[in-house]
Amino acid sequence: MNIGDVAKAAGVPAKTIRYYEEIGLIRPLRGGNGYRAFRDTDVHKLAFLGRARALGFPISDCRNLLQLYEDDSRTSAEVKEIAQEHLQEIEGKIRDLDEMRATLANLISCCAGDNRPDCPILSSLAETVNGA
Amino acid sequence: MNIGDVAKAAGVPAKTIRYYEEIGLIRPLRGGNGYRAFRDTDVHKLAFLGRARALGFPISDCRNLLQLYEDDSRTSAEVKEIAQEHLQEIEGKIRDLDEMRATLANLISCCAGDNRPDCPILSSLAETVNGA
DNA sequence: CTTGACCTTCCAGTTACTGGAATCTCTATC
DNA sequence: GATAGAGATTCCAGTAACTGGAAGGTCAAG
Repeated sequence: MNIGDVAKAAGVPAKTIRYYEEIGLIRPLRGGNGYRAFRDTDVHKLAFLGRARALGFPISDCRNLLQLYEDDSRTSAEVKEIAQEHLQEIEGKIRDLDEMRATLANLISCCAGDNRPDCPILSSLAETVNGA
Repeated sequence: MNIGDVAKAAGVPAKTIRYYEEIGLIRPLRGGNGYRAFRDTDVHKLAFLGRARALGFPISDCRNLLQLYEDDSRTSAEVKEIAQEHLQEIEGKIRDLDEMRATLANLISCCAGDNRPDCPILSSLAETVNGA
């Protein structure tokens, strides 16, 4: 299978597949013409990676997950730990974003959005530390 | 004022201040010794930038906000529009993360996390497209 | 034998910094 | 005046995970 077909099959762009090879996530064979020759296992791996990335796992986690996936002597505890840490990362990001969202929404609701220059959004950003 | 003091005053790391100068967000003066000489307006701008960044505004938005801030003939509508677009960005990110969080939390809750290799997290990632 | 689709590699750009090396300047102290 | 330490300078490289594009090789069809 050539890279274009694999890209379709696994749902991962060809560019990204080349990149994944470059960083050692996959090792497709090569044909005599220099083209990458993907086996089914490569395609599976790429689909696996695509799903892991879609869940937001960083590449380093993907690498570990892939390794565990291929290791018969893994324990589900190892996998779960990676997932839990990632979940915490995500929850942290959500918290941060949620705080931004709240502040921002508040500022926006206070802003007339008209022709005048007075703007609570800018005032808030410019906020002199009060004592000064 | 030297960069170290400004960093403390504005709450922005010296490295970042240099970077902001490099990309033209600020233009501090220079003393005869080659040191940057920051005026109060520079410090204000940096604090402004720090707050805008803390709200997640990308640098491009910060540049525009700063420009509007310094423009007496601005309208609050212009500011509000930038903020609203950014708010939508944030809300989109929250949605994405929330979906990841839900999926991930679900998988985690299904995983025993014990010594056995069977793991619904890996199974889900490896999910063969069923017809195959 | 040419055309067009597909493949290859390599380089650069993205975002917003951050770390570190090599070097200069300032201030205080002996 | 010499020296030490803090703080300043520039410049280069690295981060995460691709993505775009150029220059060129390969393959199948007509």
